[in-house]
Amino acid sequence: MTTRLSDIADEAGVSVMTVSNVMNGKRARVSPATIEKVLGIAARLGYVPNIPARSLAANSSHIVAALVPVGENNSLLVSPHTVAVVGGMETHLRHHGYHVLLRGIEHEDQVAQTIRGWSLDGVVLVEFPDEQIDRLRVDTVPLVAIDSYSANPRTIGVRSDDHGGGRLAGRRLADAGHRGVLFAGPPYQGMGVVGQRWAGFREACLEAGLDPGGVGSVEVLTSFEDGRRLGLRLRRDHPGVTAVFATADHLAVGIMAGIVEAGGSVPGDVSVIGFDDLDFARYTTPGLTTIAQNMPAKVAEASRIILAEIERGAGAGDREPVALDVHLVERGSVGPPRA
Amino acid sequence: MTTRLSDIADEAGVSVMTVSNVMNGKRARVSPATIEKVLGIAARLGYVPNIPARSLAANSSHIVAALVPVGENNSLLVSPHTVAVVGGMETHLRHHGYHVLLRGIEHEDQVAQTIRGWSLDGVVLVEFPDEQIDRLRVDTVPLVAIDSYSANPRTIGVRSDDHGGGRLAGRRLADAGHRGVLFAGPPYQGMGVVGQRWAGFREACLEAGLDPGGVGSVEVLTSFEDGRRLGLRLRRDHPGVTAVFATADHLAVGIMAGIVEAGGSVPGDVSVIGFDDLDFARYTTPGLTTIAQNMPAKVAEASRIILAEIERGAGAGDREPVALDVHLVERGSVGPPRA
DNA sequence: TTGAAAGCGCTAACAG
DNA sequence: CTGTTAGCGCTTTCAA
Repeated sequence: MTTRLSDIADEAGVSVMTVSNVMNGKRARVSPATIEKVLGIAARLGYVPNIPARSLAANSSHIVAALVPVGENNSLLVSPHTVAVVGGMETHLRHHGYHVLLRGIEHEDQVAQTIRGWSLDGVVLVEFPDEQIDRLRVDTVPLVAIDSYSANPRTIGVRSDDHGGGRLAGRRLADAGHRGVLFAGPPYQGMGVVGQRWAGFREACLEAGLDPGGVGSVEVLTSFEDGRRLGLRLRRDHPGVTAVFATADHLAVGIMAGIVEAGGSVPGDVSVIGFDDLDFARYTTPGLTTIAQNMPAKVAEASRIILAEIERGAGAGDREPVALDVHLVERGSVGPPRA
Repeated sequence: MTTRLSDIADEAGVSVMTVSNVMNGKRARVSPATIEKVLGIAARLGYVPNIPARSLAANSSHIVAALVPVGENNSLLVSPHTVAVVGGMETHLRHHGYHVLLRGIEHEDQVAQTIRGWSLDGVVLVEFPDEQIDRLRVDTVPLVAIDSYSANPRTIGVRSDDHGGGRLAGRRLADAGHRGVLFAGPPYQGMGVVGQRWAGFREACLEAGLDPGGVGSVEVLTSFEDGRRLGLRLRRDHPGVTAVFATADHLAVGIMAGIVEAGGSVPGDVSVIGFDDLDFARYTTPGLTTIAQNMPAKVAEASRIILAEIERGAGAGDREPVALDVHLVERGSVGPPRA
């Protein structure tokens, strides 16, 4: 039924190993004539390598798993971010002969279990909180952690320049003349993505001469609905605020909607600036001014690192975390404060 | 290093087979005492089954692949749809002990190759054009095709009630009093998703008494930018049109933007209705009135079918295609035509 | 209820 | 340049 290496070997009159070597590109070890013959037969017979057999024998699977934490019965790939990362990496990895296993992680231990059980060659951690990454103890395969600031030496962080992005946003609002600004982001611990953005934002505002009391922050979950609720009560709860920096476009757009719903206008009464530059940032009225992440670069970088680490074995290397540049995209949701 | 079945067998003083049977839930064949002992040792040793070995021996992998066609160097998971399907199925399948391999397909042949090479247990086809599904010849594993109307008996289609959705849209516009309406969707062949929506839309419009000449259609790619361009030239190219039905929210939102940019208003000058009910449909001003798909149901149904087919072997079964209900979500982009 | 033998298809390591 | 020998860890089949 299925063509095996031995079928090709029989027909070519060579050993299975020779065929194996040819199929795996170890052609330095085989004569050109043999290579050509083997390749011809393989093509004619429609040979397709058996991945499990290869994985078992070589103790390496050519699989890179994209691991995403799941709580409750949540579905995966909820954030457009995660989607871009997973989809983009599949493309890169496929071009290099690797495959992507998509897996939701319910409990930390499953990370190590999955690596062993599948003989994984590499792992990409997406949306993992830093505290969880800190606890990971895996030293057999390269681990790339997207958007992580964990100090775990076993992992390599790939993220945007969140601190710089925060600065860009702070500077923009300060330059526009705002003196009462608000940072809106999810609850966080330590100096992760959110902490970095807040630190950069605050720093730039203060540098620009804002009064520390004029730079506030509020905790909101990253969703349109939670943003909307904040927008609705903004004038009441934060009377001095004339501009808001949200850590995510979803949130920013919700805040805009809430402000308008409460009878205010953007940017007339309140300016809003987001982070990410997702598709829909241009769908709103006015368009959302936001800090754009370079997702293609992020994905390319993550793929490059994973592949490089796999090649050189999960050992030493430039295990330097990577930070991708961000930039400001002007669309219309930021203006001067009302006089 | 790694715990194997034989390690457990040695320690328990039983054979490897007994341990294997215990671990696979074939417990009818083993005495309760043995089961308990084996389970205890397995837990203590931190046993993790080796997936490649199991796949090789059993010629079945417990893997379901999500296959997505890719053109050029496009990235996967571009549409929010695909994302919902893949992410949702991973959750369902994981709860039943199956895994998801995400794979971009560059050439049709890779479908069959992937199935053989991985000993896949099932396949989900996402975003595949019907013509390509028609040509697929695979009879070893269950194939679920999302949004497919292919007649290929080897595949099981799971989709929304596209014809009914088209009807809903047509009825809504006709009821509002529109007499010159336009269907905007991507180029298509046969009666696939787009064809169904168009047929339903046209049917409902004519039933409501519209003149056949008043029900036009135009080909536009499914993107914000192409929609915007259509919106910009709408008044010039389609002077009699007072309402547009777009086959996708992305497109609909772009059309709205183009209309406004050209100096018109929605729904004052032109009404717009979309399809999908994606998140951002509520972010626009006015919100987008659209036909909502029941994505959770679609995903659940697809998963259920795949699992059922795997259980019963890729043979007979209720290979009936499934169509999920849709409904109209009113938001504000549809109103009466200008008098 | 349990076990022994055989092999899934492939590759590592070494020998020639 | 090519082949031989041994398995990888698990399940299938059949026997006890």
